[in-house]
Amino acid sequence: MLPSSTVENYLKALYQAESSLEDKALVPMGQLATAVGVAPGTATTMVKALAESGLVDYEPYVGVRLSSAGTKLAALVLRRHRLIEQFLVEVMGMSWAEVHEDAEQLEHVVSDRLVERMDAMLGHPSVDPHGDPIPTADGNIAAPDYHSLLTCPLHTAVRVTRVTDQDASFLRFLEKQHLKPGHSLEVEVRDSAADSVQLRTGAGLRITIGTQAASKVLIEVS
Amino acid sequence: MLPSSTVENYLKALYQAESSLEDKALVPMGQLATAVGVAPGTATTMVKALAESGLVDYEPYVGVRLSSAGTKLAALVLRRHRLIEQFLVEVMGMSWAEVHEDAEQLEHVVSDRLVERMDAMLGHPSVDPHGDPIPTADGNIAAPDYHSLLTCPLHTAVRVTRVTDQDASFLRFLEKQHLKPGHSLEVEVRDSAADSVQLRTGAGLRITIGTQAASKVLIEVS
DNA sequence: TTCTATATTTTGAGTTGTCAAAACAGAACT
DNA sequence: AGTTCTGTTTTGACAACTCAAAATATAGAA
Ligand SMILES: [Mn+2]
Ligand SMILES: [Mn+2]
Ligand SMILES: [Mn+2]
Ligand SMILES: [Mn+2]
Repeated sequence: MLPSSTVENYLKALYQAESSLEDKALVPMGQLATAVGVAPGTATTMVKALAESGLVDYEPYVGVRLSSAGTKLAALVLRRHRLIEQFLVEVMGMSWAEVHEDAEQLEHVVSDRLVERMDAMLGHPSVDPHGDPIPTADGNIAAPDYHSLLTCPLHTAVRVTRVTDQDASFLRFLEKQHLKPGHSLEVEVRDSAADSVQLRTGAGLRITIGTQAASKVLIEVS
Repeated sequence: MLPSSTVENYLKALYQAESSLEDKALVPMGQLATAVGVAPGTATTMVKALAESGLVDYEPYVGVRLSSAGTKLAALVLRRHRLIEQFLVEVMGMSWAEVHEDAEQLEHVVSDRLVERMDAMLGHPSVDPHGDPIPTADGNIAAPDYHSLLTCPLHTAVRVTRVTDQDASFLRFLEKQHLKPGHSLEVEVRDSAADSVQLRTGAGLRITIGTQAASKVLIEVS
């Protein structure tokens, strides 16, 4: 009846894969396998079991999509994950660069009691330390679409609101460059030939980063 | 290389079984099976695997004992369990009656980083909310031997220091009767025929409890 | 339309942890 | 000593999850 950690991880991976995909599209098996970190055949087997339990819709050779039951469950796992990250940073004083791995485990074992207490203690936060929105207890999530450092207007004050990569060394880099969510900056030059983006941080420093990195830093025009 | 939750639970159960047993004695298979909540044959299979990994010494038809490696590991699991309980009570404001179940799961997934942060935040506590001693990071544990309400002198002021039962309703009962660790009382009558112990709490109330219950409330003469 | 590259599924096998029930060992009674 | 009781081990089976490698489907190139 209650889903195992494994099932929760598959659902969460699907949820996140779907959100960076056109509506109604199916997630291809290979992508899911990669996201979960498992061989393709393993994902196929698992997905058939999930379909059996009514958590996903599965079209052989095409892909998978969460059912409404699956979506709800995935959102709750994501809620736990992000509340835990926020808790680890705000209450435990851990670095935003290192909380992801801890949350990845804790998300499967924290009780509802504990999660709701963390939520209350944090004042019902709407985003986690990386700016990722936290789903509500009934499974709803705010889905704003941001600009990134790749798509925002040039020479305009913008504020970092979200970082879509959990890699610790990337996060540490951003922190050192004052590019954590909340900080302001302007994009000065985009050079597609050089595959780079040049920007000036609030502290006045000029930094050049690659377009891959730039696309992972989401902003809001301020 | 790293022990699964299952292995950790077996080791912890052994550790606790050994501590309420004469030195050098082996824990019988049946007792371990009951403690872990598993069929006898399952325990046998598991214990053979643990012996293979050098975590226990196993004598067929006699019993099991933790090796020194196993003892160390078990102590660390117990350390995590008890620090988590203390954290949930002191920081999260949860009730001492309900933290055990949460800790039972969390003990297997919290990182060293997180445990050490909790420990620091709590001021390196020596006991958990039930008065159980917390092993140090290197696996040492204080092993004081207490009196219980069954063995302590009569008509003498004593203080509750430890409760050796995790049952939520029992803990709630003790709380309601002001018998949590720290509270004072006197034992007035022991009636072995009636299988009961009569006591007067610090608040002056007279309570009668069964000897089973009394044996689980450990005290210190104050 | 036939071939080919790529993604997906199937197959066969392995690991970990579990149970029920049969077989067995050791200790205690008669 | 022989029998009975109790606890332990063995056996055979199963569930969940995984992989490597063979088989197959689909779509795009020739
Ligand atoms: Mn996870
Ligand atoms: Mn996050
Ligand atoms: Mn446990
Ligand atoms: Mn405790």
